[in-house]
Amino acid sequence: MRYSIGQVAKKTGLTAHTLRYYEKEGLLPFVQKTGSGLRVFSDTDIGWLEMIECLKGVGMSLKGIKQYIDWFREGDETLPQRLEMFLQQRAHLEKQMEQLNKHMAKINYKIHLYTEAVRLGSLEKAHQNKELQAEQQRVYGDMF
Amino acid sequence: MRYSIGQVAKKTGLTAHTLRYYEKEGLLPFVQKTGSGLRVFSDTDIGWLEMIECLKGVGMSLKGIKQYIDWFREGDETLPQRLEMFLQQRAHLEKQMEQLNKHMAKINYKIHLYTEAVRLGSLEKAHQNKELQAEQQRVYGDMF
DNA sequence: GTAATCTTTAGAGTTAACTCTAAGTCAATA
DNA sequence: TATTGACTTAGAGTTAACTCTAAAGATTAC
Repeated sequence: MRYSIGQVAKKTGLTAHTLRYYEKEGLLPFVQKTGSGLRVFSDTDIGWLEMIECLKGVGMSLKGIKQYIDWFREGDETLPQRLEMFLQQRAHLEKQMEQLNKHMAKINYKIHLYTEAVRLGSLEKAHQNKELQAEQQRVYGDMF
Repeated sequence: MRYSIGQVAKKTGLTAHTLRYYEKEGLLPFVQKTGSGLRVFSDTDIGWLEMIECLKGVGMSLKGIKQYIDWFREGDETLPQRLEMFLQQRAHLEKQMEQLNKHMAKINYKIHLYTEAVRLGSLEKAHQNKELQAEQQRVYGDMF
């Protein structure tokens, strides 16, 4: 299948502006153009956009993503670099997920605390609840 | 305990510049000053910084964090808003973690693929591995 | 065929979150 | 007392990642 920039924008949720910007930054080197200059996206290009979304989602910068795409274009001699990059991203992602789990515990504590506070009409009083105090101890050491 | 801005910077990993910036943006309304204008951070302030780090970590903007701090300062009449905010953050965080799990599956596939590609000296050949093809089917529908 | 819509370009503007500078003040040490 | 290093301020500068503009050309629907 072939897609115009507008169709790709709808499909991916990115704007046409953003897609042109990505191309300008070297992230979409495989997109074709018609004789009159219009971009024509293939399913392969959509696949690249999904990969870009994944790498952005795990915290890579556009510059880092471009590096990967450049390595890809250089062919099999850059296989080790690409493997190394993915290994690093996995390590980074693992730390990120660990952090998010800790954050989730804090947020859950807050939800319990504020649910009780709303019920009692007072944050002060909710803080006196023994179970909440115990949860706070497990999760943090703070008081906000 | 009392801390200078430099000590807090070391403790938190933020720079003194960033701490002043947070204060200017209204994120640290409880920090005291000496007669001569030096900031004096308390353990309570460190606690607020930890909360700020958590909220930033789950994707809140400084503006959103300031809103929470402002509500906190307004007292018990804003308890429902604060509860609502934390409920929204939890929902957001859940989606985020789900996304990260999907990203992790893709990254793991890439690691398997590139490990094999490095062994064989060819990405093309690695793609012919049936197990990798099956993993790819499970994880995506793409080829990058 | 014409009106409406889509796409093109180069380049300027925006936003969030820092990050730094300059000129001066303060505190601790030799 | 002099030096060293941390701290103060207002405000300018930076960076990443968009986001938009304007004017013109291309495509689609009727």
